[in-house]
Amino acid sequence: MAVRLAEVAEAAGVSQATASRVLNGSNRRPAPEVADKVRAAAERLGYVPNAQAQALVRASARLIGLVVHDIADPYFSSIARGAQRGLAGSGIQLMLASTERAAEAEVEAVRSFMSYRTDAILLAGSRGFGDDVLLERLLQAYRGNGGRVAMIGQPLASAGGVQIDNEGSAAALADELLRLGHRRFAVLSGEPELQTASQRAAGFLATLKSAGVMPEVVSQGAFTREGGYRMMVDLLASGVSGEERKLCVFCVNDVMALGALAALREAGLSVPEDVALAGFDDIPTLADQYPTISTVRLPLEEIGRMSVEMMLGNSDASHRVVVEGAVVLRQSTRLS
Amino acid sequence: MAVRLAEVAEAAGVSQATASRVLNGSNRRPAPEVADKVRAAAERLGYVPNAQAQALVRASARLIGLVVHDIADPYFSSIARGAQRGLAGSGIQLMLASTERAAEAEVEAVRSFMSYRTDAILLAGSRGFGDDVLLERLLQAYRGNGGRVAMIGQPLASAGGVQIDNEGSAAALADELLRLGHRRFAVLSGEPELQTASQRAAGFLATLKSAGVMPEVVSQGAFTREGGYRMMVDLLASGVSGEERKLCVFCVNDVMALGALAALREAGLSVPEDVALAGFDDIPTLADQYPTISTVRLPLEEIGRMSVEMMLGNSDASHRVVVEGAVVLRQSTRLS
DNA sequence: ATTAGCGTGGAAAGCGTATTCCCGCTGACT
DNA sequence: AGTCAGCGGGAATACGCTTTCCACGCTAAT
Repeated sequence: MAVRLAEVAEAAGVSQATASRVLNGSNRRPAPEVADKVRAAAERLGYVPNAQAQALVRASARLIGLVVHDIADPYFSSIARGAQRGLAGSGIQLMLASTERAAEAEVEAVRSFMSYRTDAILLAGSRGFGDDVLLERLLQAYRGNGGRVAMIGQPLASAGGVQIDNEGSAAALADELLRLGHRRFAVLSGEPELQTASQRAAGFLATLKSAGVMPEVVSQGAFTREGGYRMMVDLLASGVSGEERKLCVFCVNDVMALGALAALREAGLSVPEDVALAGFDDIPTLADQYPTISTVRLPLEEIGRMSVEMMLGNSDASHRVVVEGAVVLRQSTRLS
Repeated sequence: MAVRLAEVAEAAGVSQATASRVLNGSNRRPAPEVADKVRAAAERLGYVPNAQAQALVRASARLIGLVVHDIADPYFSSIARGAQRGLAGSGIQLMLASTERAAEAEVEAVRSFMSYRTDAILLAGSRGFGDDVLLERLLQAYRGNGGRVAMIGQPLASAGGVQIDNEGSAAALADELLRLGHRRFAVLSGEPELQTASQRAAGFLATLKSAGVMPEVVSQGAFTREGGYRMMVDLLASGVSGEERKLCVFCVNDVMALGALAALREAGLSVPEDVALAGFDDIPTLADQYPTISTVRLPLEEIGRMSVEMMLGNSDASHRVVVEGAVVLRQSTRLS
């Protein structure tokens, strides 16, 4: 269909081998005048190499796969952006899969990436395993065949990746909120099988406990804006907020906090006057919120960039980095 | 490296041809007991087909390419999400390129997608052509080889895609704002070579003109949040807002409006009390803004979905759809 | 009873490229 | 002058798969 290397070679009056050597830069470099002829012919015919054929014969497909839950979620799109940046200029392309939080879709995506022989697979925000033996086995096979796997946010036995200190960072946030003088807390968490959500809730609660503070409410819902909204609606309906002392609500991620905020507004309550609110991630979207929202800053783009760089570099395949979040107190948790 | 079809065939005691027929579902379906043997062997060995090899021999690589300016921008990530949704279950994978608004990167991305023999290329928010003969020629060649091209947002001669009625929608917005009673306007537009920005500004201005209203300011900057911020800072510095009648600022997209809003807040001005503000796109992020922001709603996700469906379906390759935006008036443009 | 027709599995030919040999040549060193 | 390393180009193989094309055994129709 398209122009093949053989046609270029013929047009240039050289062999296919020579044309190949000129156009892809092997370690053997043909004579300058020959090279020019080949390049001219390629240009004239509009030759575009067939990456599939190259991948078949080369070791690498020059492809990297990124699995996210929802590319429209700022958390993931920031990571994706970082990944793209990390890839810039490397000649490696990104394949994207958005699982919509379905475990089967995640497995499907990984299988597909394996099928395309991607050099590496980045799993962002995956639920931990546990029951998901299938995925684990798949990745094991992938790594056995030379593929590299990076978990973003969650550690995976014997795989590299960027790990996030969810517990520690959430604990630090709780510390700061206590220091501000907050004493009444609610924690809105995500699905229990989501390690990210559980760890954040656990870290937060552990610090409260060691300070002798009992949370008023701990609820679990969806790890999404909608989930935050729902849980806040329920929280308000339960009447827990109408007390003398202000309630401080910790949502285990920012989009949930935004959902919760929407519910508060609909109920005619203001932040931070009536209720204090904190999130986690510091997604870019938060920059445009008013009141400004307290959160734990994660260098999301950096995390994406680091992940691909770890995959690209020929460092130890199971290299790991742990990222700490930075507590950022803003208006939404002001006490008075 | 990985398990090959030949090994599966051998393990199952059949020929490679038979194994292939069983595992990928050709139009010839081997006998049930043979098929079971093959499937069992494939399962046991952990066979994953090599998509590169399949692509090489098949007509299609089962790949589709999406080019966006910035995947972290909600406008593009919404489109990407829609595209993913449209692809769901089709077995076709998405390759993503984020150009960071650089024309060379766009060309590079297209060339790369051509190299991977993607079945279609979706160009979202591309600057129109004009000077960009290179890109145009590239796409021409691609289409000549059976590739399909969809422009999202901008029409391309003889290519299909989803077109957005920027001018008409912006004109409708201006109409509504005039009807509300606004008379003093500022238009913050994007780079002049970006057709999307120019068309929106033009549609808006044309309606003002036919109503006999002269805009106070028309400025051009970056088509980004930062651009909106900068232009609003300049606008405020020029002192144009301190008049008896409220100024209504139209930003040609929502992220610019958010940037402008940030600048207003920093200057201690409120929306809509001191200045009215309107954007364009209705990105999901806008749902969490307070005050709520007037805009023109574009069904972004739907646009992404439609685009891939047009590419997938074997309808006329140059089929086009024009999407109208819906004016949504919210708090940010209230007059009193 | 013979043959046309059909269904089923296998051998083999590519798909487009990188790369390994191989071969002829030149230039340098003995 | 003879030999040999080194270099530059070409023929051919391999990458993993799909898909003709074939051969073969069976049923159904004349």
